[in-house]
Amino acid sequence: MENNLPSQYSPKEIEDKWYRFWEESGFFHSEPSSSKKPYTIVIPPPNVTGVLHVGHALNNIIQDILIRWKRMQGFNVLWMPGTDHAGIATQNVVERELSSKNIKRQDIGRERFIEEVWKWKQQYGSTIIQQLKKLGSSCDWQRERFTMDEGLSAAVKETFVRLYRKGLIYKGKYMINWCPRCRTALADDEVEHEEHEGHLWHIKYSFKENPQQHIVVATTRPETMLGDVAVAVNPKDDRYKDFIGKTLLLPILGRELPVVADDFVSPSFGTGAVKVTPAHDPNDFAIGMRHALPSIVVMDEDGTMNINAGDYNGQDRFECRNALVEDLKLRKHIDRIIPHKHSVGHCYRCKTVIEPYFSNQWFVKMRPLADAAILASLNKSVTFYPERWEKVYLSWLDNVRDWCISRQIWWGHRIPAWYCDDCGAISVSTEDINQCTKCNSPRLKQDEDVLDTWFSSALWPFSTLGWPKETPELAYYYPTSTLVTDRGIIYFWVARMVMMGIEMVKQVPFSHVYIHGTILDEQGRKMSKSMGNGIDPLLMIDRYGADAVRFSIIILTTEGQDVKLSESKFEMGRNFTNKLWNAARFIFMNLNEENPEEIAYDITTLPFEDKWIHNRLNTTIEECTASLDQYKFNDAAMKMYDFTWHTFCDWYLEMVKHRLNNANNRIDKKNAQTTLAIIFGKTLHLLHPFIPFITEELWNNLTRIAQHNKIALQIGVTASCSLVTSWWPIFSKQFADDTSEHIMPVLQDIIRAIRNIRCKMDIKDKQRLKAVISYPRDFVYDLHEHTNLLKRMANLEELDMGIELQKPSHSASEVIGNLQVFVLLAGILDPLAEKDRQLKHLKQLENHLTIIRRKLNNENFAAKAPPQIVETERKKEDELQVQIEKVKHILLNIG
RNA sequence: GGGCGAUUAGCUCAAUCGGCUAGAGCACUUGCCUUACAAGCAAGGGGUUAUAGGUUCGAGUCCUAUAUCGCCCACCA
Repeated sequence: MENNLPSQYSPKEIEDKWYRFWEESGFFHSEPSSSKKPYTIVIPPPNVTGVLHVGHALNNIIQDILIRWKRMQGFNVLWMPGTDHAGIATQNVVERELSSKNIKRQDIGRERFIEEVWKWKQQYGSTIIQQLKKLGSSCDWQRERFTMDEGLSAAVKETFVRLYRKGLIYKGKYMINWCPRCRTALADDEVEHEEHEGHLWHIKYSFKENPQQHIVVATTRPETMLGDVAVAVNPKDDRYKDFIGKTLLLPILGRELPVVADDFVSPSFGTGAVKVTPAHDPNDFAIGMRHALPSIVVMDEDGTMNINAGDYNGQDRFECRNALVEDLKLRKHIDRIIPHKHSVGHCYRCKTVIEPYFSNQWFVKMRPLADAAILASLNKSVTFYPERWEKVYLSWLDNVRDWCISRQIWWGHRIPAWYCDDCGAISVSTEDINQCTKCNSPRLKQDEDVLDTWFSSALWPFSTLGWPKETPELAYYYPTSTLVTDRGIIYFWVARMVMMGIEMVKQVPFSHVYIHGTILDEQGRKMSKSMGNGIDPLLMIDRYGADAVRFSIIILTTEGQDVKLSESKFEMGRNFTNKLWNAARFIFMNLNEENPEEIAYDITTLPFEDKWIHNRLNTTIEECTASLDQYKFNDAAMKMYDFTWHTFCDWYLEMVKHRLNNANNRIDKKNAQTTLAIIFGKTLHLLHPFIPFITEELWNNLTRIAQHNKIALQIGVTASCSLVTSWWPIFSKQFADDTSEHIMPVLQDIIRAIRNIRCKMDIKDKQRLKAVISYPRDFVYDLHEHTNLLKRMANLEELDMGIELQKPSHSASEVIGNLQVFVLLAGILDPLAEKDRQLKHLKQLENHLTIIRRKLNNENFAAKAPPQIVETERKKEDELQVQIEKVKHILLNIG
């Protein structure tokens, strides 16, 4: 049988080969079935414009681990994939592309523009899907959906109409957030507030009757003064009491402004006098309403000043600000300018400064929906991991305001509402209509606006399963199991899915929400395109392999904590996959037989080290499964790493080498081979959800080689051709072995001690030594049967052991618990080095004893601590005393 | 202004219900290309758990305050 694996693992061909095989075999595809339990995850749909970044990578690695693990556990697993049409983002991309050809979207009109967007989607929309495949994501690609496809569009219309009829969607004129660049309204949470070093301009407004006298108002946005209709002061403010009802003149424009009294104004901020611009500020709008003031719009939708701005007509809002301030200075209207830090809202898509804008928009009435979502969390229908995010979710829902859902862009779900030219009624319908539902007039116009992208995202867990149709998929997979996402979209997405799921399907969309951390750069900063501090996961996959990328990221990610990432971190995963690869090379090489024979394998009669490794793996399986159950992915990964590398490779492989080379004992050799194959096979199963490619490759090699050499790989289970559809290892009592669990660590300590002496005495590894082990009369285990193992692992030519043996002359010694190990070093013993070692050990022991005695000498300790703890401390004290005596005795002999 | 998280070895992070001498990976020291692996092997060194108090028999872990960093929320011009 061939074993021509190279000594370094190269992932490239292997990854592509297996991914193709998995997909072609239909392993990722799921159909509703009555016999198996479902486990379902809906992917957070990436934007069609998206390119895979490390954040996506982390998000999808976690989902894939859960999905692969549950699939192996026997669930009928569905990972529902798809992409989001990302209204503004996608429209921006296509607009930019057109503008490079000197075309504006207005030039070609709505219909043709949307055609262009679809064309763009055909061409580039699957980029991120291809990249997710590179990572190994085992989504059911046959079910891939898109938020703008027919079925999902139907779900959007159905939802809109139902909410409208229930009075939960309404249209009205309100102050909203306006992005002058995107020329659309935005929801409150689509505005990013940023601390900004601005100014507080103090401007003098003179009285009409007495131009010598003035009131100073303070503003951060002087350009809006062109729309001023009043000046407000607090009615209790003595400074201004007498001026209430008087008239001021707006500088430059000369407009007459009444001085009004309003409780909103805080006397302690600024000058205590506020200019009132109802058309351009939400607070001023409220003041305007209270005092029946007019509203003067001075700015257009694109942020340029309009005709009401007088000479500034046509200027950009910031250009106007500068010019206006200069003019005010010239006319001596500026009282003073002070630096002022304040937060400024920016568009979350294009970073343009947001304008408060008064306009007619569609809203979702949130209170009733939010209350249901709050209840779902309080009664644990939806549980957050880590649980602290529940508070974040709840506090948003507690304070939620109505959601502005209309967007003045073209790419998206057009609002299914029609206006009648004759009777003015609004008709709302899931189907396109050509008659007014009230007066039957055919003179109808559909609303020009589209819905917020998050409106369709909110329906994702059920719209992808066929809702509003009552499909078998919806019945079987809904509600889904776990949602895996980033804390950044708890409001945007998670809360809204819960609300819509409850309202539309009458069931929460998922029972668990796992919120993972954010990946940061080496210095703890967010990764961003503009900073150029991002790490490209595809480049990392290219350099280190997808498995290494997956494993490295997962082992760094503790539950919900942010991760500082740098390229060097991937070496860890690469080294691990390489280690696994080389362990496989060794195993495969040693399973080969020219004339393989079948020999029965019985765990109860196996050698000590075989029982030990079975037991260790058994425990590891139990612990890893428990960690995964609690979403502690890094914990599971670390345990697997430790078992694979430091238990299996470092110790077990070294222990069995001689058996594999011993042709004289056929049965023992076969047992060693079989144990190797079984343990390695199970380890590959355990690791598969984390590192799917290399494990699949090695498993396939292993099954082939094992079959050829007549080695039974499973005990009581049938082998599978692929790990994807194979079984998840389970803890089994038949592998438990207390004896080896206790003795092996003792043997390892002895071996380490001898190696340590070797090292400290500068003795070559190759030189074989003589050693003696002395143990007390009451020592419970018989070490004699491990003589050969000890001799091989410590490279000894002779090993004697017995009860209370004397220290041989010219020997180095080591106290290990209640045993003593002596290494005979006639002629090579360095007494100074030996004394050094013993003194160091003595100091350690004494320090430890001090700590123990401090506890035991405390009366309250014995009185109040649990008896077992007191007991163990007592035992430790005794043991330490004995050990210290022994070390002291040794030191005395050295002199 | 409010809320949340973090602060542990030189670096990046663990540590279950408060209980074993606080553990890994990287880096470091010493010796090894030993027939799976130098992306490796063997043996080591390295800690006042941010600071100050408190609760407790016992605190990295619980409480209070302080400091520093980060994130989120908030209409005071």
